[in-house]
Amino acid sequence: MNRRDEILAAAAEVFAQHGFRGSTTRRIADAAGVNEITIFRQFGSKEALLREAMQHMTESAGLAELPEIPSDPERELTEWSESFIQHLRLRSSIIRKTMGEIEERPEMSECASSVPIRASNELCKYLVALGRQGWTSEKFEPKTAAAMLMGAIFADAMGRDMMPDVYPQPRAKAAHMYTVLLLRAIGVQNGPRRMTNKQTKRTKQLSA
Amino acid sequence: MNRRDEILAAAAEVFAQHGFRGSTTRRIADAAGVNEITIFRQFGSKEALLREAMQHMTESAGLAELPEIPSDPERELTEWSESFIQHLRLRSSIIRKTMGEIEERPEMSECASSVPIRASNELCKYLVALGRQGWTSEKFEPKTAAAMLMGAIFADAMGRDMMPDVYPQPRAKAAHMYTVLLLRAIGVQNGPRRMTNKQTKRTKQLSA
DNA sequence: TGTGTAAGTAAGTGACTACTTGCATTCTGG
DNA sequence: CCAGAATGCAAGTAGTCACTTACTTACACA
Repeated sequence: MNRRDEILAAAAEVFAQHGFRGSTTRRIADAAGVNEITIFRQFGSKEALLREAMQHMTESAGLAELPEIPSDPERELTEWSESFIQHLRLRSSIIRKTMGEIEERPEMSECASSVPIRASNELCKYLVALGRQGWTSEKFEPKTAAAMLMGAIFADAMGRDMMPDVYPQPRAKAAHMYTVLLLRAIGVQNGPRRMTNKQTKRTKQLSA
Repeated sequence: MNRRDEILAAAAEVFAQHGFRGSTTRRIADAAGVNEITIFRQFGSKEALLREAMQHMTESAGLAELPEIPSDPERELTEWSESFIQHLRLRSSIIRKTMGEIEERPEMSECASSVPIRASNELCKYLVALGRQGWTSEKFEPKTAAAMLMGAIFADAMGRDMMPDVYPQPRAKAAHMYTVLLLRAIGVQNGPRRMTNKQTKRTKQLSA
């Protein structure tokens, strides 16, 4: 169904620019190069179309993975952060619109929240592994640390266009800078540092 | 002008719930207990009304201040963070709506960005002072650190309602937890610790 | 008492919106 | 070559939206 996917893509694009109320069937049809009627025949209603477009988007969202066992925290976490911030930046318009619709269309927002929830779990698991493997010298709550890194990345991706002076330069290194700060906060030293595999919980590794 | 302020307040409330397109003059008039016509006579157009309501809001936003010279970083920063997160939480609906309108109504969004810009400058200045006074043991970029703390707070305020499991518990201590993490990231030790007033740049204060 | 001002009532205008109906056209698979 | 499905076109429906016009009411102040 080529036509169907074209309409879904056009709907997502129009929604990203104009939100739900601004996504008129006329605009979506024009953007898809399709007669307005085709939309109603294919999807029944504007709401059904946008719901399907939303699900289609979130399902096709590929997130970077973090290794089960950390071997180079700074490199691994930086790569993950960069892929995450890129993901958010590419979708910043649609995310902002979706967040604005929480009160009026909670189903759509719920569907969109699955991505950050998965990302948070992935990151949390990695941070716990870091602690268990003795990489960290500070006691920390994984959920708080994860929320902090993801929050910084999220705010950067959402707000940099509007307030460029507030965020660190250059934008391409922002994710790395947040990552380094977080690693310091939980007491992980720079660079890959192979340790004894013995799981010494919270080994005090007072620098080298 | 009592009537005028009532209408402005009602407009802000309706906008927070329904966004620009959803804020019909009918709805605003009903919310204000006023005839629809009065709105047009007072403000000329729906757009002018909402613009004025927006400015009215941002002007009346009082932000907590940070001391010029830090004396108890954890306490001072925690208080600031808590006041900031409370400010954002009280306005989360209207902020989400405003963010969703950036593409279509950039003037309104620009006006809203003044608050976080001021907050960021304030925080940055404090972090620089921390470094200059020798509270920190790590080299760090103030802007990055500020963006990280504010980002975490912002994301918490915007997203906790939708994804409560992602953010640290209890919500009342979240701001404090982010603050502690940030202080660790820049190498500030716990508790108030009076130092020589001599401005030793980046004094290595390897614990007590 | 008279006058100006802010507010209300009633009715309507033109544009847009989601969605429908009826019919013609094109394309596809057997 | 032909049935059936997908698509397009023209027209229309009922509703909403921002905004206007014309007129009335209430009240402050001099």
